[in-house]
Amino acid sequence: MDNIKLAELLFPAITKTPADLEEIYPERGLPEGARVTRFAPSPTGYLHIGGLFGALVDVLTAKVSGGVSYLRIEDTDKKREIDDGVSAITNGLGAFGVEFDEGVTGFNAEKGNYGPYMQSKRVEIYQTVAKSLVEQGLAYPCFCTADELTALRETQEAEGALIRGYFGKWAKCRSLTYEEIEAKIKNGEPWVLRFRSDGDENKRITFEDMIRGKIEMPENIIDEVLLKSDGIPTYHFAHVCDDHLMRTTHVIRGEEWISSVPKHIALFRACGYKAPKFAHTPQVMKIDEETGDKRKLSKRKDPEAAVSYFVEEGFPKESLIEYLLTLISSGFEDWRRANPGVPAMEYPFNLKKMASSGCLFDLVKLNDVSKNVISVMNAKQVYEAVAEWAKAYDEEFYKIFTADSAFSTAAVNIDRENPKPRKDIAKWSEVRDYFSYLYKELYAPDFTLPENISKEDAAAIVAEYAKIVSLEDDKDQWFAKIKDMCEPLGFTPNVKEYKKTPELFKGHVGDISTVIRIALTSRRNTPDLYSIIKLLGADEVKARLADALAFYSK
RNA sequence: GGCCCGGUGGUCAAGCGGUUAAGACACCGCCCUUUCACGGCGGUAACACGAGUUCGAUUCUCGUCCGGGUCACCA
Repeated sequence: MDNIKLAELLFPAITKTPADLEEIYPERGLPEGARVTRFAPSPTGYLHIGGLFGALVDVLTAKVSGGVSYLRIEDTDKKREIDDGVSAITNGLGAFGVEFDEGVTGFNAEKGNYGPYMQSKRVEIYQTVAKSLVEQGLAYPCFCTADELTALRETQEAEGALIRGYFGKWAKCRSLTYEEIEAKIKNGEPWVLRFRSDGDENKRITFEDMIRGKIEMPENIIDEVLLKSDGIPTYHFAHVCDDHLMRTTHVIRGEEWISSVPKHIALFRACGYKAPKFAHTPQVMKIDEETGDKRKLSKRKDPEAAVSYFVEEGFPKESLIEYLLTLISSGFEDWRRANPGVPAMEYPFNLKKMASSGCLFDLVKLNDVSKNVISVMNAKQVYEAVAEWAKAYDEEFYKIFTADSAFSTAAVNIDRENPKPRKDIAKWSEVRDYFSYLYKELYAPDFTLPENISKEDAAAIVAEYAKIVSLEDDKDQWFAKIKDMCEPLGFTPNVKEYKKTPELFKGHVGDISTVIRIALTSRRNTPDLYSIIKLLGADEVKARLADALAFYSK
């Protein structure tokens, strides 16, 4: 068989050689130790949590080493691709502030010298390498149809073959003559290009995974498809060409790829490329509500797997990043405690400190992380973030909230900007309910009392308070007046005293405050009442007290 | 089924042959306190199982079990 002639028959349009590619994409000349990483999703849907997780690891790994991270789009499967897939990825990444040094930046946009970064635009590159492989006898065309392949699989299954796939005696197109191939091509039969594996099923191959350590597996013996019948490469072949030509030093990807590493190593060798280092990250899982089993997060079944879910719920972007970092690296929480306020992306990440077992995504923990993130924001930041979120996801609340920005900023500032800020809010969508009593459009009076307080006492408390309330008081005066109300009404201002001898009193100052709080806000629990009264203003305070009094007097 | 990865409290996890087996979230209790939150203190709760190796195994080896992944002209 004349391989040169065959290569020419298969790829008549290809004129470049692998050597040309080496020139076009030279080594990067980065300092020793600098790592080049890539995030390489396919545009098949929204960006999901596992994707963000991986992207973070890529960016951090490059950053810590003074290297380069880039975004490559693996759009080699036109069947699964969706229209705005690329935007979904870049927007999703952008929403959380994850930025790559080079690669695709948006729809039809990219930066960097190793592009194009969309695999669909690199077909000539793959075919150049493929042609060279054919010339060396390392690849051959295969004309087997889908039906034939299915039949082959079924036969292997029926025979209980331990190794299944297109190889050895099963690979009937391996031994086609030039004349046969030429005839089939002239006849218009579609073909794929297969790798001619020289693997030995009895040999084993080992490689060092950056996260898991040494992994040993049987050598690849499968004649894997390199180019599909439309001339577009499979993942495996594109991965090998791109990561070599883009000079990736560390391939970081999900653990579902571990089992194809032998295949990849064989391909790197066949192409004459040095294989990069591999790091296979654990997967993000969840508990399936129906079965109770732990399983990989799925795009289809788990709406919260979509990164957009967190945007819609109004989690600050820092919250998700911080939470993901606690999953990604066990040392992160300690580092965060020691370095409050430092941007998360400056965390000295280390691949070796990554756990290797799959982890469950924990919304409860995310909430806690987010509360901490929000608690250290100042009032202005919170106001702006809430406004921005509401504008997109709750137009009605947006109007209410932004009608008086000074008022809302003050509201949001209650018990904030101090050393022990409240931690009530985990996401912006909670703000509407959290502050509903402050806005007349949202306020729904409900004067229901706790069981230990009678309607009559409540009426007396509200009536008395209405007499003495003054917005001119400072906080101490204000509360002193409330304490003074206690004894005439049969309550005690001294909580300890009450606990010692509860039978002597109707209740304590806390009960008085509770009644006032309910009368004013229809809530049993609120942040600092004094601040709320100041915000409400004298007229509103009086009106609400009157309403409550009327209710209790009935 | 073959091959591969993984298995420390409910969750995320330190741990690298000798520890009272860290810490965080969640939960419970107490303190602080006008409510709630914050904060402080304390508590419940874990090395999947069985063999080895060893003076000694959570740590090393093997087996079992369980969970996950992969066996496409999908990535």
